[in-house]
Amino acid sequence: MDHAHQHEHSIERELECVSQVPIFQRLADEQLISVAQVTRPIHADKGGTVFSTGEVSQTLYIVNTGQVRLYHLGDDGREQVLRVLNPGDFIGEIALFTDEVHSSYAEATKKTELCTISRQSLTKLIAGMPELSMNLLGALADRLKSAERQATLLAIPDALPRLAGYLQELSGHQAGTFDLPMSKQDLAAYLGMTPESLSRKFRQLTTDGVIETVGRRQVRVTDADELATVAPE
Amino acid sequence: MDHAHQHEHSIERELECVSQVPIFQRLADEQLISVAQVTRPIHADKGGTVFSTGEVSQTLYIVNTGQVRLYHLGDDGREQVLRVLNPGDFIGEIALFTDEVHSSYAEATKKTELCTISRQSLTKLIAGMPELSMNLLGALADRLKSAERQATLLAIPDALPRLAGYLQELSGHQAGTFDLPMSKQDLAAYLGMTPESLSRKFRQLTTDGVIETVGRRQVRVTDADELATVAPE
DNA sequence: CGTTTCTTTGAAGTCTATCAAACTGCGTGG
DNA sequence: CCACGCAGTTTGATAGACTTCAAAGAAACG
Repeated sequence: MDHAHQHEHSIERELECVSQVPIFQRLADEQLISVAQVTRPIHADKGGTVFSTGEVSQTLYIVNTGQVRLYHLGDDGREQVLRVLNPGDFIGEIALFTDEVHSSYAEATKKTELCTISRQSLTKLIAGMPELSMNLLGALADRLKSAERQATLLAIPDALPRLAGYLQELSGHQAGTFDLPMSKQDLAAYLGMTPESLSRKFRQLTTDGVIETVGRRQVRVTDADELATVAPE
Repeated sequence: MDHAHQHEHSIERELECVSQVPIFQRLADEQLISVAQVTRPIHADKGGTVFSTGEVSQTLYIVNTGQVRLYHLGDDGREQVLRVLNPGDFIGEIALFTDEVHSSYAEATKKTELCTISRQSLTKLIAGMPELSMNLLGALADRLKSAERQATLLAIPDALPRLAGYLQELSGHQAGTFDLPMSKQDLAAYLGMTPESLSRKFRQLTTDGVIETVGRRQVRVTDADELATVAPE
């Protein structure tokens, strides 16, 4: 096999990955190449494992295409979904600063392409690219914001406003149709309730004329004002 | 008034603040001075407001001494505590990237000193100090971790393991005495339950010989193993 | 087109919230 | 320094909400 050609091909693929990811946006072409050079692509088929609990990692994973589901496994075997990673999302940022022992499983829900960057490489990159660190800081701040929002939602004892608040956020506070980012049973775990309760709350909102469920994963908000009334704050 | 002296004094005070804050650790002295020069100290008495909901901010607040309580106000008037800031903690990092509209209140629980830095100043500092951006990234990653941990806890339907998980984390997974970072009624809101439920769960853990409550704000873990059994995972 | 997984529905039991009131630790003022 | 007063905490009883268990129905997959 032609080694040079192999190398070329590799860089191409990595550039494609790197260039599509938000945290590498607004970088000059030559900077993008620097990033691509330390990037290693990973592939996972549907149902495939990206990493498991207990693994020690010094790697940042960035989803290029596909989708990755992050979840905990409780002692009772129930899966608690932490987050769903879509293209552009990343995980492993803690590995940049400490030897992270993953406390969750990462599983591809469909054919998925990821880029990985080692801690060492990324540290070097940051030292020479202030824009990159600003991008990373911005992405982390966004995630922090949504994690705190989720915590605020989950602190609400009643299930209905908890769901309403979640839907309100997903819908962008206005009427319209959108897709749920995960299955309803995963969503139930995410919102801290059982699938049965979630189903009943969906029904209640539908009966009250606030929303309509279009298929299995689509929701249409028909009365955004009423949704805001049910939702907290 | 002697202007030069005034300036000197000002820098001294700011240096003291800056030098005690983790995110500015490991910086060279001259870098610390650069930071101090763009820092503006703020004081708040007990019960004083640092900022309120709806305020637009481009400022990073860092707690130097004292304590700040961050909370939402629900429509029913109930306060939902988001976080308690102790010396070294900071808030407003989202303001670094977007015009943050504060969605919470920040109130000093005691005499408190803070340092503030504007977005513009901090952006400039980051550009010239890779170490600073690494520190900031590390601090954000830590906060993200704890926010996700809180979300995981809150997703548990049963109150007892929710409290147990919280205590376990506070105690550092080992027996010993420690202080609660907030009042029990605030803690109840933080953990998504009523003060009455919290009190009953505390009693249950005490009766079971897992913990002892020492005063109003101290807890002693006597049986860390048993606590781990009650806590999730 | 069958099979599997996800979702919905129903009934019963448990847990938590709610309401009301007593208690206690803590700060304050005398 | 001690007594007082208030907010925070605890306790009890009840009602309501959610979970649990069981099973049927619907959608996605090969």
